[in-house]
Amino acid sequence: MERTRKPQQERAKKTVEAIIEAGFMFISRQSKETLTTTKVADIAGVSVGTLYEYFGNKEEILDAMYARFSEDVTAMLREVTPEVIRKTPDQGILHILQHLREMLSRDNQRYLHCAALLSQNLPEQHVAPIRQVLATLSLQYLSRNPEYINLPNLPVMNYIMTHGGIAALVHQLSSDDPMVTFDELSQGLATMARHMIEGSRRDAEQANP
Amino acid sequence: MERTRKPQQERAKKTVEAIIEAGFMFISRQSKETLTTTKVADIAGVSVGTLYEYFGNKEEILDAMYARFSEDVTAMLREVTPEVIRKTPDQGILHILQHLREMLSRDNQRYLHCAALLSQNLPEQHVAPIRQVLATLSLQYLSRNPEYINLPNLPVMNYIMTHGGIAALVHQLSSDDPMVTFDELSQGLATMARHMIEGSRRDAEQANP
DNA sequence: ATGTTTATTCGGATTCAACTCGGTTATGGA
DNA sequence: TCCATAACCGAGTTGAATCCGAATAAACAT
Repeated sequence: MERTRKPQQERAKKTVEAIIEAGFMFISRQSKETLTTTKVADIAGVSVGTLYEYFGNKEEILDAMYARFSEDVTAMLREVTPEVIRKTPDQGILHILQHLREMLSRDNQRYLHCAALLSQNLPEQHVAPIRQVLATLSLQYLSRNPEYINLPNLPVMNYIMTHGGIAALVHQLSSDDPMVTFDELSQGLATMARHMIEGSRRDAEQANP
Repeated sequence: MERTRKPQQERAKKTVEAIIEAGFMFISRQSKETLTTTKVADIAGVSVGTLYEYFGNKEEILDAMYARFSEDVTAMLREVTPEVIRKTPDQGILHILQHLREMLSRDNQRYLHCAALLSQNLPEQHVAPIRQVLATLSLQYLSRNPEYINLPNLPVMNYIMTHGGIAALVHQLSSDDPMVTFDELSQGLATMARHMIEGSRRDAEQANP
């Protein structure tokens, strides 16, 4: 027997939506630490009791926000996949990053305003689906561009690119005074991928002339 | 007027030490969420009141733990710097990573047992000094190996390597079922650095024959 | 229409962990 | 030995998270 319920009627869905929305509003002005269920309920225009009908505890509100973000990223990735797999690796990466920036700027830059929260607290549980979709994208890419399949180190390179790339991006986006611009970083990641691929190829040729 | 005091007598230093130690003990068995000041005080063998003499709030206990970790990493980096700058970039990276693993295994693997905490919660404030020392190390490296100075993209490459590398490592270390081994990842990071340097060189020669 | 059931909302009451504070004990030096 | 100060203690206070029983609204059957 669940202690929280799923919204069934239209107004209940609006309520849940308002609560998540209130969460984003609050976080964009204040921090995770100063967030209280009462304040979120107030902003959402509902009572605490109502809030607890749909969210078992405070964390679940944040979880819903993280999930929303994660879904938006994965949706974007799935959407651009067909175009990306037609490009060179570095151009594909640039393509993804341009769409990412566009996505982060939607809704009056909602996500960018919450960058501190998302970069410092996004739990692995919600990052995992993003990695998953990136892995799928890589596979599709290889399937359409088999010339890259034989590269040695491919799994490790992939691992570093996805984990490291996400981290570098997130850090750039949430920094007040970034050491590099988003464009420089995008370009750098794309260039890095190109060099890694070319380098691996050379290594392979060296070993197997 | 501070609300917390600095330990002056020997026994007070022992107390502070015991509290931080208790924090690590607790986290290695449970999580940040289930940690309470009372439980930490109990484990440390002191009363809550005493705990609050030296730590203004619960977060400060965790902060002390993060700081301890950060200091251990930076100390290690400073220690290996002289040897690292005598090696090739990829060998230097491997050297650092071997020492890192050794450091993480000290004290009965204290840090590895707290990997989830350190990887998910280590605040930027405590990562920054590590990046700082890495930046210094890079500068010293370049100073001793000026042949790398003219590489285009050096700042961005450095940014990606430090931010991305740290993230990939931390993820690997805290994962129950890592997709790659620590050694593979070390090797991958070293190889990646080599390819990026060689690739940048080629690009530069291409543009400026 | 009207009664009935179920969904939704409400906000005061409860709980529990963070934090406080006045009192006690230990230390170090005059 | 005595005093000032450091350290320690743990019951008591506070406030935010969470609960729950009553009130209201929608859905739906008759």
